[in-house]
Amino acid sequence: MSRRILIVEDEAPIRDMLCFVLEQNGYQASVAGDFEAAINQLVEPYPDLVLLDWMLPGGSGIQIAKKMKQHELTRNIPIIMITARGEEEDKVRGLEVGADDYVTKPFSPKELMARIKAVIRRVAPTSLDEVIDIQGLKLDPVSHRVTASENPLDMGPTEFRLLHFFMTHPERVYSREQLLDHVWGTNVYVEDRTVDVHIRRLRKAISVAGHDRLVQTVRGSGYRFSVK
Amino acid sequence: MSRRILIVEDEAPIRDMLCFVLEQNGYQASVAGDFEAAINQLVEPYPDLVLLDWMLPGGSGIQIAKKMKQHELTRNIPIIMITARGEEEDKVRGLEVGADDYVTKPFSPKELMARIKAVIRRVAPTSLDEVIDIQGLKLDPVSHRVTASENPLDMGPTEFRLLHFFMTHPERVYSREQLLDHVWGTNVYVEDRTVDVHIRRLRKAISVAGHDRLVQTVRGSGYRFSVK
DNA sequence: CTTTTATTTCATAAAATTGTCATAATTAGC
DNA sequence: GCTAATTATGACAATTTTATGAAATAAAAG
Repeated sequence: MSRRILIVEDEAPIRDMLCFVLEQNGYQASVAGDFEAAINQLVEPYPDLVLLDWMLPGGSGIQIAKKMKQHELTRNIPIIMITARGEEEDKVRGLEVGADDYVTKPFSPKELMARIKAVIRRVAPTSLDEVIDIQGLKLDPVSHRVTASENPLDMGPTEFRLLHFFMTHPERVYSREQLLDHVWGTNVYVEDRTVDVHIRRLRKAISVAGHDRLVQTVRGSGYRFSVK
Repeated sequence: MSRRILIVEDEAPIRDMLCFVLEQNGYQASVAGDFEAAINQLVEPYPDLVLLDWMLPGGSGIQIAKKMKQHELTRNIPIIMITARGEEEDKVRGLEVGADDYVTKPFSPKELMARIKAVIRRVAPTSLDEVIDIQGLKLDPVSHRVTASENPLDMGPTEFRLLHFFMTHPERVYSREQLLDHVWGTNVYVEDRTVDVHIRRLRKAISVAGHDRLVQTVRGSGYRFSVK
């Protein structure tokens, strides 16, 4: 499973070039030529990063960034701005609005890839198919397997996704609704309390080596995955 | 969670413009076109700031400001007045009545945002989800956890909210009623003395590292969170 | 179509939190 | 030191929230 990158760029040739470069480097690329299209692409499955041309007609580049920051589910998607040479002012504004980095046209594919990798590494220190190991609890996204000190743990698909989400977002409370959004996906009509049941099964599954203490109840707020 | 801003402005186009600009900048905007509507919006959840057109028909702009200053719960909500060019007199009166700043029509979105940010920063120096650390007592809104020198402290939801309120409003006495309003929410029918019990529970929870001395009794007035 | 597996819902048990009260302790004024 | 006012504290019953097991549905695999 590779990372998805959304390219927002009005000039078709540049867009195609970016698309090509990204795919060469093992990313999945989606494209949008204007504000409208960009917003439509900002839904499930959410891109892992947005490459955003600042100079969209009508100045809508910055609007997209702002819109993303407003919504809970897109707020944390990293943004790399593409700016024209010398538009120093834009860079400043961009970083203010919440862009994570920028590249200046013209740029080399090499530079672009380096920046993308850097941002992704910073935002999601856990690579998509790297084993996540938290206190001996190992989750391997590639083999889709969870182990605790070498013995495999058995759990259902939902519990796996839930654990995966938790392990990639530790030390943070999530309400039942947020968990439904992130693990089940938006616009699913599922009872809040269903989360409890899956938490229960997840705990049971990882309890053999005592890891169930990592899944913590935060009364009145939700659940948290934490080593403390 | 973003900050809420109430816009009080009778001219619809300006109102919409303000609304747009604020939302672009990541704020939640509510609107009111007249005195009546403004008062109705001044309830829970309270806005974090009010953007108030001084020139409402019937001079009701100033009335709204006065009314806000009369009521305990709205008294501390910052107000930015919108005045017409050259109405120097208004500015003076506005600041007298308790406005925190003003912008003069016509103004640029940039200027407006700068003033809003400045006022909010002054009034609420603590960002919404930043760890608050007072003398080694740390409260992390994100993970929803309180720690004293690395060890997590255990407390109920109400104690957590109470502590959070205290830590964001230190060095200031609050009566039991005020605490009920701010921590429990208005229109809850709860005995005054109940606050004592929760203060007690909070103190107990944070007493392990001696932090209970931060929660101080002000005899005859209420309680205060203070490092002195 | 049947069997198996996974998911959701529901009912109930268990646990934690909450507000109130009664009583003890403290404080301030005399 | 004495009294009155105010605050602290412990206990408890009611309520709310979470945990859990089991049954009903839905989905996937044979």
